[in-house]
Amino acid sequence: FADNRVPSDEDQFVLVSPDEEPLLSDKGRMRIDAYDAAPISLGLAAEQRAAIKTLYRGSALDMAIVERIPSKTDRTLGDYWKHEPGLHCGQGYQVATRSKDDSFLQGKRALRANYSEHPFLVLEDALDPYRPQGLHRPRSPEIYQAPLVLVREGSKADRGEGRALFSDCDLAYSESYYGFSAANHPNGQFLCRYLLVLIHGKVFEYLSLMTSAKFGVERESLQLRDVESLPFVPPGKLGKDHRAAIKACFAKLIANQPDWTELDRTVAQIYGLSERDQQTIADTLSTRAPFAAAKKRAIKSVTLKEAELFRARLETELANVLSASGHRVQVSMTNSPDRHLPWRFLSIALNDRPTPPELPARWIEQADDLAASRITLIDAHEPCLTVGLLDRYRYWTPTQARLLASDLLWEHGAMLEERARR
DNA sequence: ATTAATCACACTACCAGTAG
DNA sequence: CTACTGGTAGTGTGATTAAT
Repeated sequence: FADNRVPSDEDQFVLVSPDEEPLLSDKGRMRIDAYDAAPISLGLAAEQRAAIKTLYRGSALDMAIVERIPSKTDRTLGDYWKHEPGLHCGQGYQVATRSKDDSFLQGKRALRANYSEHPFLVLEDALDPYRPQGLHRPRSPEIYQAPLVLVREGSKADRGEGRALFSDCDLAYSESYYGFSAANHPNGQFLCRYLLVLIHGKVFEYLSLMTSAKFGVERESLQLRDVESLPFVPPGKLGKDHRAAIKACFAKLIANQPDWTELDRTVAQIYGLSERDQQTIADTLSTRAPFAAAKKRAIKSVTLKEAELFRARLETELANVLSASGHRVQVSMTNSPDRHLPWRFLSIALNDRPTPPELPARWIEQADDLAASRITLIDAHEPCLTVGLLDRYRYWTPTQARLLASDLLWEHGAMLEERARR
C-alpha cells in the first residue's frame, strides 16, 4: 500500500492532451505519444496559472511568448480602465426577472445580440430606441455612455465579421457584450480607437486561446476577465508612429476594409514581438484554434510546397547551431518506402555524408504499433538521422520546424558532431 | 450522378443558481 | 453585489439518405 503525503513544488505530473486524429478515432483508438505528454511541476502550475491551458493548446514556444507579452507594460486593460478616472467597464444588462428599475436607459438606442449592420461600427440609425421594461441586472449607468467599445462575448472564426464594436452614441446593450466606456476621459476617443484595434489583433485571440478558461475549452466565448487581463500599454507610453498607425488601422476597420497584415504588425510592435514570435502566434492560431477551419487545417496532409518550406526551415535552424563548430548540414525529403504509411520522412546528414538509402521496415511496423507521431531513426555509423513525421499539417508548420530542430539538437546534437569529426 | 429531404449535431443566446 | 457556471431552447449547418 501507499501513503499519501503532501507533494513538494518539484514533484511533477504528466499532462497528456491527445490531438484529434479522425482515422484512429473512427476505429475507437487514440494516439497518445511522448510528444503529447508534458511533465509539469507543481511549482510551475501554481505560479503560472495558465500554464496547463497554454501547453494543452500550444507548445513550449508558446509558453515563452505568453510569458513575454506582458513584459512591455506593468498593467492590464482591466487595471487601466478601472483606475483611470472617467473610464468605466463591465458586462451589459441581464433581462431575466425584470425586477429592477432601468428607466435610466430611456432614450438610448438598443443594441441586440444579433446586430450585424456593420462588423466593427454601431450605426445609430439602424437601431430602435430602448424601451424600459425592468431588468434583472441593469448595471451602472456609466457603462452605457459613448464613446464605447463593445467586445462580443462570442466570436466568429473570421475576425472580418467583427470581434468588437465601436460606438459614438450611447447604447443599451445586453450581457452578450463587454462594454468599455470612455465617456468622461479627455483622451476617450483615442482610447476607444486603440482598444478596437487591439481586440482585433491576433495577439488578443492568441492570448485568449492560451489563457482563457472558457475560449477553446468549454465553449467558443470569452469571459470578462479574458478581455480585462489583456496587457495594456497606456497611450502615454506609445510612440508617435504607433499612435498614427493605430489611427490608420482604426480608419480602415470603420471603412470595413481592414488591413490585417498592417494591424497585426502594429499590435506586435506595441508588444515588442519579433518576426519569429509572430510566426509562432500565426501557426498556433491556424492549427490550434477551436474553429472548424483550423481543425481542418491541422489534420490536412501537407503539400509539396509546405514540405519544402519545412525542410528549408529545419536546415537553417540546425545550421545556425552546427555551423558554429564548422559543420555543414543537409536536410532532404526522403521517399517513403511504402506509400500507405501515414508519415513523411526527412533525412539529416552532416558534411555530405551519404544518407541511408532504405528505411528498415521493421522499425516502421513497430512505430505504427506504438502509434507515434514522430519516429527518429539513427544510422548505425554515419552522422545521419532520419525523421518521420505524421502527414498532418499541424506537424509541418514553420514553428514545428523550429521545435524539431531544437529537439534533435538536444537529443542527438552531440552524437552527430562526434561522428562528423571522425 | 445529381438533387432534394431528412436527420443529427453544433452553436448561440438566454435564464438562473452560486461563490466569494 | 459581480462574475462564473451550467442548463436549455431555438436555430443554423453539415452529413447522410432517399428520390429523381
